[in-house]
Amino acid sequence: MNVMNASPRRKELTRLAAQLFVQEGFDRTTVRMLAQEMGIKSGSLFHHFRDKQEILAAVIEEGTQNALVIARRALDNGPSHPEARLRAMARAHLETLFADRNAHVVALFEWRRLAPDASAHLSHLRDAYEALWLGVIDDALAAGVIQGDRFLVSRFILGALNWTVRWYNPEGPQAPDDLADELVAMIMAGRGDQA
Amino acid sequence: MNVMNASPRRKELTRLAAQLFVQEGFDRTTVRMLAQEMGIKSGSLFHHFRDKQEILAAVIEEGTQNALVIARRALDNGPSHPEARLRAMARAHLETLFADRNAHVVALFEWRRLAPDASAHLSHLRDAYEALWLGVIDDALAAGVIQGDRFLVSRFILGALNWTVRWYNPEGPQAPDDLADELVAMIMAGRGDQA
DNA sequence: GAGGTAACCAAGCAAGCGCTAGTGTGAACG
DNA sequence: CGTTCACACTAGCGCTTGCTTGGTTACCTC
Repeated sequence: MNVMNASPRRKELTRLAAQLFVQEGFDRTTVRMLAQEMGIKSGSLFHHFRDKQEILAAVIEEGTQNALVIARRALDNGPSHPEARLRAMARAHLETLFADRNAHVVALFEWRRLAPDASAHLSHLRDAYEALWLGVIDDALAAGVIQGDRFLVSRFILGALNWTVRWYNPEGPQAPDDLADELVAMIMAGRGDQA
Repeated sequence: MNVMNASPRRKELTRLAAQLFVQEGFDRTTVRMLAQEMGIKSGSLFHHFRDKQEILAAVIEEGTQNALVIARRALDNGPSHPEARLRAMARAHLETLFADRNAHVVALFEWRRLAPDASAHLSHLRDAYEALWLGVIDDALAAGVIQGDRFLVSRFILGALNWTVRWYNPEGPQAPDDLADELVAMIMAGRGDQA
C-alpha cells in the first residue's frame, strides 16, 4: 500500500475512480470494475489502496484540496471591492467544480458513504473552504452590497452553485464565468445595475 | 403483488422504505433491512412489490405527486401579483420538501438508481412540476420583478431551495416560510424593499 | 549480481445479495 | 361449510461482493 497520497500512479487511479463513481455511484462501483478501468486485476487494486473506502476518500480529498487552492488564489490575486470579490469567489467555485467535475460530484453526492474517520478529516478541509466564503459574504454584507442573514445567504449561494452540476453543459454557449456573474447580479440588493 | 398504488398497507411500507433509503442510501439498503423495519420477513416483501426497484419508484412517485398537488393549490388559491406568486411557489416548495422530506431526499439523490422505464414515467411528473415554476418565473420576468435568463433563474432558485435539505433543521428557530421569503427577497431585482 | 521494492496476477474465501418456491393461516364471502 | 384471497412464513438458490493469500515479474541500487 502506498502511504504517500502524491504517488503519480495513485493519482491517476484516483482520477479514474472518480469517473466511475460518478457514472455508477460509489456503492454500485465494484472493485472489479475499478480494476478493469485501470487495466489491472481486482486484487492488485489493494496494493494502492487499503480498501474501497480509501479510494473514495482519496477522490474527495483531491477535489476539496483543489477547491481550496483555487479559491485562495482568486482572493489573493483578486480585486478588493466586496462586490468584485463575491464575483471572483463565485467564478472560482464554478472553475473548480467543472475542472475537477468528477471529484466534486463525488464529494457532493457520495459524502455520506465515507467512513466516520475519513469524514472527520475531510470535514476540516470543507470547513476551511466555507470559511473563505463566509469572509467574503461578511464583507459584502458590511458594504451593503447584499442583504440578509450571513448563513442563509451563503447556503443559498452555495446551493445554487453546487446544483449546477446537475444541469450545466460545458459544451453549451454559456461559460462558467457567465453563470457566476449572473448569479451574483441576481442577488445584488437594491441596485438595478446588472447588464 | 398489489397493483393499486393506493393500498394503505403499501403506502405505509413506502413511507418506511423512504426513511431507510435516506438513512442508508438505496444501494446499501437491503431487502432484509426493509423487511425488518416493516416487521415482516424478507420474502414477504415481494408480495407487495415486484422487486426492489419498484419500492424506489413508489417512494419517488409519492413525493413528486404531493409536490404537484401542493404547488397547484398554492397557485390556484393564491395571490395574483407576480412577486407574491413567486413567494407562494417558493413557500409551497419548501412545504412539500419538509412535509415529505424523506421521499424528496430520495427523489433528489437517488433518482439515477431508477430503472429506465420508471425514470421515464416519473420524468413527466417532474416536468409538469417544473413547468409550474417556469410559468411563475416568466410572469415575474415580464413584470420586471426579477431579471435574467428564465432557465438560469429557475435553476438557481430550485438549486438553492433543494439544497436546503442538506442543512436546514426544522427544530431550529427559522420556519420554512421564512426561508422562502428570504430567498425571494434576495433575488428581487433593483428594489431595496426587503424587510 | 545480489538484494530490495513497487507493481501486478491467479485463485479463491466468507459473507451477503436479490429474489423464488412452496406452504400455512385467518378473515371475508357466497 | 367450502372457497377465496391477502398476507405472511421457511428455506434456500445462484450469484456477486470486498478482500486475502502466496507467488511472479521488472526495474533500481550498491
